[in-house]
Amino acid sequence: MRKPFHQARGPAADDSATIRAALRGVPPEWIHPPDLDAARAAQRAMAERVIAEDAHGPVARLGGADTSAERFDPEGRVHAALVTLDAATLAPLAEAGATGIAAFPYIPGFLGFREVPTLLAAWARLDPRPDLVMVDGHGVAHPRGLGIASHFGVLLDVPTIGVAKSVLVGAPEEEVGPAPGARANLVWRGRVIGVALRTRARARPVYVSVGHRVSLEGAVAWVLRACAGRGYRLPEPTRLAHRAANRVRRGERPG
DNA sequence: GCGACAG
DNA sequence: ATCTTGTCGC
Repeated sequence: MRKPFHQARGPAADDSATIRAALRGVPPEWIHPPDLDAARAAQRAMAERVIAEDAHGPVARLGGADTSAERFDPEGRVHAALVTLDAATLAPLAEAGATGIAAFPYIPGFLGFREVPTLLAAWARLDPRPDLVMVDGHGVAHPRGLGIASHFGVLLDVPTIGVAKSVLVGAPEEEVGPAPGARANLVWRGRVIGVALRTRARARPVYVSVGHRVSLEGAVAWVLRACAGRGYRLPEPTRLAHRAANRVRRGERPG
């Protein structure tokens, strides 16, 4: 019996060492702010570090990140999953999961502080790691320019793209055409903060935005590539991460 | 003050 | 996010 693909495992102690190393120089309050005011300040500081250009190397592997949670969980657990795919074939190469206790409830605009800590734990266990990660949620299409995709990307200084299923702030400046690939700018306060993108006919558009170290055009191109030849609304990395996170929650995967 | 509000 | 199977339609 062999595993369909590699899955890293190891003691929790190794994970925290790996995470600490990856987060060298990152202020603790960027991950665990004491209150919402500190969280807002952290977001503004991190937003200044976002690089909205294609400042990344060759992308041989694509990643997906998502979390899952129980409806009524007294423990407040968050189950995270990271997946790595071959960028050319979209075939899965690796996956890793982690379970943590949410320090925050879900508050629109502060999703990162709820989910990022557990995503970091999963990242520590992922091997091989991707060159570019699609995160379930917004990037800079956020009130302070730091949605979860940018949050995760800036902390690790890893290229990320935000792929959200609904709008947080702003609105498409026009209706999105019916054909896959059709798009409309997502505008907020007179600024283009993302793109509403039709990835599948007869399905609502997804909202793509810069996460970190990628341009908006690059982000849109990657999302379209990751949807090519599938018949799904969500790009393959996001889809697989979503399924993996559910398996973690159901105890079918380490977490 | 009134709505809107990623997952 | 999650509760939930099959079913109708393109």
